[in-house]
Amino acid sequence: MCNDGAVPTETSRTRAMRETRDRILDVALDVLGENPDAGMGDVAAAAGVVRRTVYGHFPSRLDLIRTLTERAVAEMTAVLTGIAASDAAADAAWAAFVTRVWPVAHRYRVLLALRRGEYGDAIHGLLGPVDDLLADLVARGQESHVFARHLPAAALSQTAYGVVFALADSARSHGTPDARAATVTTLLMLGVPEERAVALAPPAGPDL
Amino acid sequence: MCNDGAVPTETSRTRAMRETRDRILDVALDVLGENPDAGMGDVAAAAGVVRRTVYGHFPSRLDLIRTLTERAVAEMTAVLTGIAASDAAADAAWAAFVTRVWPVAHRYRVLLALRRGEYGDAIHGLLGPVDDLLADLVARGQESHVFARHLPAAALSQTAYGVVFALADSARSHGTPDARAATVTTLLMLGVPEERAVALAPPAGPDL
DNA sequence: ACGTCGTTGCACAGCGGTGTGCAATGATGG
DNA sequence: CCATCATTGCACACCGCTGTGCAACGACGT
Repeated sequence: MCNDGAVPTETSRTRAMRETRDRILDVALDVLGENPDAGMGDVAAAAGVVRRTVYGHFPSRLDLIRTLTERAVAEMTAVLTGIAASDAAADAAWAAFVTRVWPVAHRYRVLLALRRGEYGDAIHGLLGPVDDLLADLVARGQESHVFARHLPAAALSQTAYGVVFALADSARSHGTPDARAATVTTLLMLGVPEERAVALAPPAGPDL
Repeated sequence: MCNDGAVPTETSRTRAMRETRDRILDVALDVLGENPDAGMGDVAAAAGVVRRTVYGHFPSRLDLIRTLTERAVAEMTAVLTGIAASDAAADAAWAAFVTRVWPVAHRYRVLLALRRGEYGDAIHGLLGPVDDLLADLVARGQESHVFARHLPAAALSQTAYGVVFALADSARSHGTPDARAATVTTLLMLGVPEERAVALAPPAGPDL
């Protein structure tokens, strides 16, 4: 009993357990990313543990997905709040957002598939705040006449958001698109003129 | 025995059978559109028929999906070949395509969800020709400097295609976007300047 | 009137995934 | 050295869906 602070005792046992838990989560992103219908057994096998162990950390499949989603929401909001706080123009802010979210979007692309079907409601609720932040950013751009108004901010932000994930996904299969292409494409559909879109996009962009 | 021509005898029995078959197909589009994981039982119930009857028309679930896909491919190619044949500019052709495909896309939006997961390969093969036609149209536009080149034609066409479906889907839930909005949005992301995109889009567009 | 045939309602077996229970194992901490 | 505990490797029941078999029923065609 030597735990004075709030640190919950990092013994070697606790650490090993946390590592297993994290490995399960990491590997679950990959496995479910390739096949959203993969079962707990597939995740366990990919993580090098037995199915029973996974249930030891996550009582139900929904718990696993929820934890994954919470992780994603945390990373997304971290990126978004940092950018929304800046007083840059909306198009520049969007470009920065896509660039910084590109690697993250690739990892969490599964959430877009998981959003429909079986866990839709649970995930949708957790992803709500992120959606709102995006809609606000786009709405700001529309009000300052930087973005076009051919669609309401909510629909436009969701569509552009979806395109980023779709491109990240196709990058995994065919390897062509990179962060720069995703930035240009989404800026274009937001109504930014091509010249400025190209100027705002990151120079070369590592494709993963 | 009074069947002289190639018409396969349209007795009242044959017609009734064809009607149930068509009703199953129609209703399957709706049911699977709302939940791609719906089972044969759900489809049967929605069609006012017993599960066993569905298996009478479609020996397996895959047969149902395949028939649905073949239907979709037929309608899509009908629209596409008619447009690709015209000598209009690529952006005008794309605008015409989106306008005419908009109602169809709404009905067959499920195919985009079904494409990943479980039946992906089977559907992907059938949808291949449509993909090629779209890629050709976009490539033509890129060569004539009507569309931007921020993405290869294959990726760009697929993304724009996906956006049409995504907008048709969100139209079902929120009711806001219409064919005009979809046309403008996709033209923008193809690199068409906003002014021309708006000019090419259909005037008012029925939102369903 | 009688046979055909689509439909029905039930039965069944099979499969795969979920979630749980429990004894055994082995490493860690006291 | 001993107790704890995460992990393991089975076991099991439960569920839902698929696909099939078969005996009715009933409408339609001849």
